[in-house]
Amino acid sequence: MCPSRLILEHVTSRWGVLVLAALLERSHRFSELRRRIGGVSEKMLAQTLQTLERDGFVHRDAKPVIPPRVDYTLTGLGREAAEQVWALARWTERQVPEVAAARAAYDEEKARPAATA
Amino acid sequence: MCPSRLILEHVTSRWGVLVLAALLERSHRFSELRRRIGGVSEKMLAQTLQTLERDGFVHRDAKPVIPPRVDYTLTGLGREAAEQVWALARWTERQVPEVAAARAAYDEEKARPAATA
DNA sequence: CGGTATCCAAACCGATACTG
DNA sequence: CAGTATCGGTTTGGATACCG
Repeated sequence: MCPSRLILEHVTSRWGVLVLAALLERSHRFSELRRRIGGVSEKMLAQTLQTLERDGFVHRDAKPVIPPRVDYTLTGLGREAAEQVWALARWTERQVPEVAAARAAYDEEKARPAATA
Repeated sequence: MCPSRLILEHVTSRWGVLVLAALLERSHRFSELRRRIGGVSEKMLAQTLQTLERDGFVHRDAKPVIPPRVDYTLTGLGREAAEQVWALARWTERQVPEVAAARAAYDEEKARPAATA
C-alpha cells in the first residue's frame, strides 16, 4: 500500500475526523471528547486517540493525580492535518445538494425499465 | 451519521482515491484502470466506480460495440473532488517522514520499561 | 471486454466487564 | 476518570466462476 494511505486512513477514519475537529477548537479530556462526539465507544475513542498520538497528530498529557486526568491537544502537525481535513469536509458539505441530485437522477434512471431520455 | 460523511467515505476510500487520481490525468477504460491501479479486484473496482457514478463524480460512457467499450471520465464535481483529495494526499506524502519519526519515538517510548526523559 | 453472483476469510466495531 | 480485555455481530473485500 502507498505510504500516504496509512496516514490518510486515520485522518479520514470515522472518528478520526471528529476527534481532529473537536481538538481544533480546544483541548479536551477523554470523557469530554466522548460526550462531545457522541456515539463513540470507549474502545474506538481510545484506539483512535492512540493512533493519532502515535503518528504525532495529538499530544497526550496525563496528569498523575487521583482521579486521573488526561488532556488531548493537537500538535503542530495535527493542527495542519485537522485544518486540511476540515476544509475538505466543509467543501463536501457544500456539495451535498449536488450529490443528492445526482443520486436521485441515477436512481430514477436505474428504476426506469427502458427507453426515454 | 452526518451526511457529508457518506461522501467523504467514498472520496477517501481505499480505491476511490486511486480511481480519482487516475481519472484526473485522463479518461480510462475499465481494464485500463484495473491495470493502472494494480491490486484491485474487478468487484471492488466495479463497486467503486458505481458509487462514484451514482454520486455524480464520474461519467460512464458505454459504447454499444462488440467487444464492449466503456470509458470513465470525471465530471466537473468529480474533478473538483479529485483535486481536493489529491492535494490532501500530496500534503500527506510530504509529512510521511515526520510521521515516521513520531512513530519511531512513540514505539521507543513504549518499549522502554520505565524512567528516562 | 466489462461486468455480476456467490462464497468465504479477515477486519471492524460496539457492548460488556474489569483494572489502576 | 481513563482506560484494557474479551466476545460476537456486522461489514468489508478478495477469489472464483459465470454472463452479455
